Amino acid sequence: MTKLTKKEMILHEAKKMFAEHGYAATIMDDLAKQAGVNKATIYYHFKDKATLYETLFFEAIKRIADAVVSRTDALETPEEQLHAYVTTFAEVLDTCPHLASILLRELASGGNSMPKSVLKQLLRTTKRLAEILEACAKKRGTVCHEPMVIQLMIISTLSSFLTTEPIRKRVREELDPDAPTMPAVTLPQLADKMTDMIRATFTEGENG
Amino acid sequence: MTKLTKKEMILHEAKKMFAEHGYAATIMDDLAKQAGVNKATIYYHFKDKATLYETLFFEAIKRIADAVVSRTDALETPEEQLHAYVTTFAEVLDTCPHLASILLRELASGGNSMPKSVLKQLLRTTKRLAEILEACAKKRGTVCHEPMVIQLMIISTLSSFLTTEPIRKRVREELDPDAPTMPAVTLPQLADKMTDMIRATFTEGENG
Amino acid sequence: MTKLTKKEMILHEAKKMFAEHGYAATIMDDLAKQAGVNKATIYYHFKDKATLYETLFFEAIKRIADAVVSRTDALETPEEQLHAYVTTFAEVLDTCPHLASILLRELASGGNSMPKSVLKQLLRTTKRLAEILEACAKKRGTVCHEPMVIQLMIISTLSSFLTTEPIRKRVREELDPDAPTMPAVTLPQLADKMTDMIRATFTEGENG
Amino acid sequence: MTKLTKKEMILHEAKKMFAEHGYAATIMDDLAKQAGVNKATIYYHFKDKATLYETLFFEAIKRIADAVVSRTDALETPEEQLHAYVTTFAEVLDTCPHLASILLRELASGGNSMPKSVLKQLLRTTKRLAEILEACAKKRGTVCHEPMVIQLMIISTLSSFLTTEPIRKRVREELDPDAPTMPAVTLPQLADKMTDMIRATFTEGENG
DNA sequence: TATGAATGAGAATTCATTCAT
DNA sequence: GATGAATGAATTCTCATTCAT
Repeated sequence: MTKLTKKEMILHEAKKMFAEHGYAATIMDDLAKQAGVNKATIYYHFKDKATLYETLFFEAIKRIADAVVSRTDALETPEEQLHAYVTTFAEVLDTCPHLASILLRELASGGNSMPKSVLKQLLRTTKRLAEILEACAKKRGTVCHEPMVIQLMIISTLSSFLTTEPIRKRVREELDPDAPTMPAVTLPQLADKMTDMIRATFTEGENG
Repeated sequence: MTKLTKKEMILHEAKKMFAEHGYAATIMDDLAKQAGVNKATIYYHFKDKATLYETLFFEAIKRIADAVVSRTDALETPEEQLHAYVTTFAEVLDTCPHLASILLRELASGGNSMPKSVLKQLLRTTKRLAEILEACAKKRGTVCHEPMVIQLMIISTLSSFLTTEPIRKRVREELDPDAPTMPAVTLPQLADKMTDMIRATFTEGENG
Repeated sequence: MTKLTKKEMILHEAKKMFAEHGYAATIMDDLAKQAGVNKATIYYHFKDKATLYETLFFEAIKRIADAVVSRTDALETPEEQLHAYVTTFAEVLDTCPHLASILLRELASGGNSMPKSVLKQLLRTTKRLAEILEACAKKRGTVCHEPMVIQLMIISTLSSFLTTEPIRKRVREELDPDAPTMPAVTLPQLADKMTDMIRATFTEGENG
Repeated sequence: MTKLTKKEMILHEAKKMFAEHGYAATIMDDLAKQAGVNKATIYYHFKDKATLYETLFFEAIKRIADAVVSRTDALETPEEQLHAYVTTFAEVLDTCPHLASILLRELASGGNSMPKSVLKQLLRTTKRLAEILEACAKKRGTVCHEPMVIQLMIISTLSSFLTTEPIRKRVREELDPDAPTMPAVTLPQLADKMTDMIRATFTEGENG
């Protein structure tokens, strides 16, 4: 890889640290050290901690929103679109490993601290999903109540899957230490499974 | 309600604040103010911030674990047990509104900061769920890979449902301001839906 | 003297430092050191640097305003009142040695940074002086244009007299090193002189 | 006006900022922004902040000293000289609007921070005034104690008159909002008045 | 049981200044 | 002559915690 500029180094390390410790527990001093720059350099490039966080968060969420919208746009049937939606979400999250943590933390605080700009991007995906689900539902003569809840399930499940991978591994082994370790589910498998589950929602159960 | 003791006031407000802001962003000074006590009083009752957090967290998670284990124990078929598992989880989370936030944050940091005592309680529920799912699977001649992923889905979905209820409401109205507001899904409905989805996993799709 | 509390020590040293270096050049760290307290102790007692400054400034200016108003109130003729006005101003300034510096600095910045509360107190004295001067003028059939300018002269002259006493002494000796050092004018003498000068304004020259 | 060079722009804005905020509170970053140059450009033209300040200050004070000395030299009677002294001071101050503020601030700190070079120039005017006053006094058979105090009065009054003109205007209107606004005293009128006052000192009152 | 006062160790941010280009 | 990037040394303010009462 080509050498990163100091600004890029800061962004890179900041992602990791915000993801690992959360906003409040990320310390600018440590960030500077990690990024190999002087503390003041961070402030030369970014107004303040909050701005740095927002910049990062926005950039990542926009990447997801762009990918999700463009990929689903290219497909015909709502079922395919749904699959693409979940899969794309999963793939991009997998690429931005910090984003999953950040999203979960934002969910934890009810999105209160989510910058407007970020929320806007997130709503782009929500709308897209709502359209897809509505199309799915119409096809089968049912309706989709609250696509936001479906989205919540997708985001929170995929995200927590990613953030907890290390412990799951450890616990998997500890839970059943003598038996051969269970084969781990992979992210794409999970995405497929979730797609199926959501689809099933429209046919099987109308008790919800 | 009867008047709370100072210690109870502290616990009560601490729950709210840890949930709303997370551990690092919860400030003892603010907590004292909210609880209407002197800062030193907190330290009279609790060793330190970490202990206070752990006390709270443990208490809540134990309540869940106890409820989940005892309620599922009382039922016969694994399908009923699964339903009870999800429903009980939902109910207790609904009663401890702060717990959902805290769990999501722990998921975000991969559970690294989770106290041992808390992890132990959580694993009680994981084991219970693993047993239930295995029974379900055996009945249909399939297997259940990684019950932890299922648990993750349950916890993260129910939790984020609870933490985001206020914004979902707002967005629901903003997304479709002219149409009559969609009927909101309730927590019990969501629990039922999720039970169905998980059950469906064992019959429908064997691509996971 | 009885031992001062830490809060009093902070106030005491802050007065000196703000006077000597001005607001911006007064460093909280140094203040803490001077006052013999921990830095955080300052913030325990005062919200921030600005508040500390304002507290101090207000307290001092109120003392002047109270003294000036009450002392002049007790006198009959406007000439006596004028004398009391100048003299009282001088006396209180002499007692609050830091106030002179602070006032001059505020004059320097055109009073822009003067807190509202302080300005209010200062205007009490302005009004008092305006009344006195008007009475003086009426008696002689003249008018007093801009009592504020007179007040400016009083404040700035008395203040700079106090703040420059040390250098004046040095320069006096250096200017005329062989002759016996000139007898220094004292503050009361200056106050008397200024009273005379202002009185003379109303009789002698109507070219202003 | 012809376009200013970057160096001139820096000097121009620096005057304004040092006057408005004082030395310590004038920030090089802001100065660069105001002057429309890069921060490093300031350091290309001036050694450092202190040097920039001194350059400015010296230039202005020298202008005053030169003007005062040469104008008073051209006159015969000490009374005329005194008038010229005050008037010239007033005129030059009026031309260098920032100088008044800076002088007041130096008075505030007792001249401690005044650069040697500046002090020298200032003393040239002090000596001149001392000579004039001595001549005045001799003529009437009296003596003049401490010409420095007279100079202090002149400098501080004229300076604060200039720096506070904007607020005085505002307050004048607020103090007596219904009556027709008092006619404002002008700087030349004030200079005349002060000359009279000082002259009166030698004849009228020997209580000083 | 409870608290006002105090503090050590940080943590965010600022600022004059320098340097490579 | 001029500047974008970078920094060391502050500087303001915060926060968990303790202590005397």
